[in-house]
Amino acid sequence: MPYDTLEEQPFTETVTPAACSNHLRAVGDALYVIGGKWKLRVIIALGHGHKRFNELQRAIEGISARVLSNELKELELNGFITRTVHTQTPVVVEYTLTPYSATLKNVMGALAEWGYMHREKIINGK
Amino acid sequence: MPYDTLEEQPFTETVTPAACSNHLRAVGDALYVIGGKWKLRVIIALGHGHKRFNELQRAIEGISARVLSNELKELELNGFITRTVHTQTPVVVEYTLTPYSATLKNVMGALAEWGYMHREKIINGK
DNA sequence: CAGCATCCGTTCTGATACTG
DNA sequence: CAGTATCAGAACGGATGCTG
Repeated sequence: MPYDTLEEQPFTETVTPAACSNHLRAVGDALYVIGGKWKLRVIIALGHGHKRFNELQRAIEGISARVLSNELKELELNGFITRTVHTQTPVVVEYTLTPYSATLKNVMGALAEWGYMHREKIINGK
Repeated sequence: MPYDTLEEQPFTETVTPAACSNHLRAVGDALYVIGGKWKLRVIIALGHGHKRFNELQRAIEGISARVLSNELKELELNGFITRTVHTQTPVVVEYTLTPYSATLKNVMGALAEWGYMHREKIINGK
């Protein structure tokens, strides 16, 4: 459980088998929940003020209604977003991020930073 | 390009559309390269001293030879690992991490930390 | 040992159409 | 608007067998 020490030795052979197993499982857990093509994109779009279904679909390039629907369901199940029905006829539904989604801040930051760096590296001829 | 400012405002609506687009693309790039079920697991296993093909397959629970083969190829293409053939008859092949793989340290750390926290939350009855 | 080729069932995805 | 239903094609993934 000394996850605070992982930063110091993530790629060494000095960690114990137990720590390795924990590390593996933790990363696996994280990727299971927020991995995939769309999860984080949906969260980012929601964070940038898009709240309605069709609005989200327009904001997230390339996602289909069916896939967006599924992603929203899973995100709700995992406690990242809240689905609120505001009226009837016409139905207005809003999706909003929960406070729990803020716990992804470091993950998002690290991914964005690395992705940006990686793109620079690829563009500049490796 | 001010990725260093993202930590301060990852979920606000105050970011510009351009920054939003960059952010989305960067995260997408990152997930494209290191996302999926196995990529980071293979890297972690390599970091913990496993170098040979069958050794890796044993270390990474549940991966098949075909999938491991594909993952290793992609990781090599992306510059994370090096494939070295040491002898002939019998063939001995070693995979090792490149220095570039160390750039994933923050990403791994963030994912592991979050995954650990998330599991705790789930176990403790949400 | 270190893989690749093949078969084959499951899953994922997109496109289209339809409902309340 | 906010989705769901359906279908067909693509992609994934495991099991097996084979090679050098």
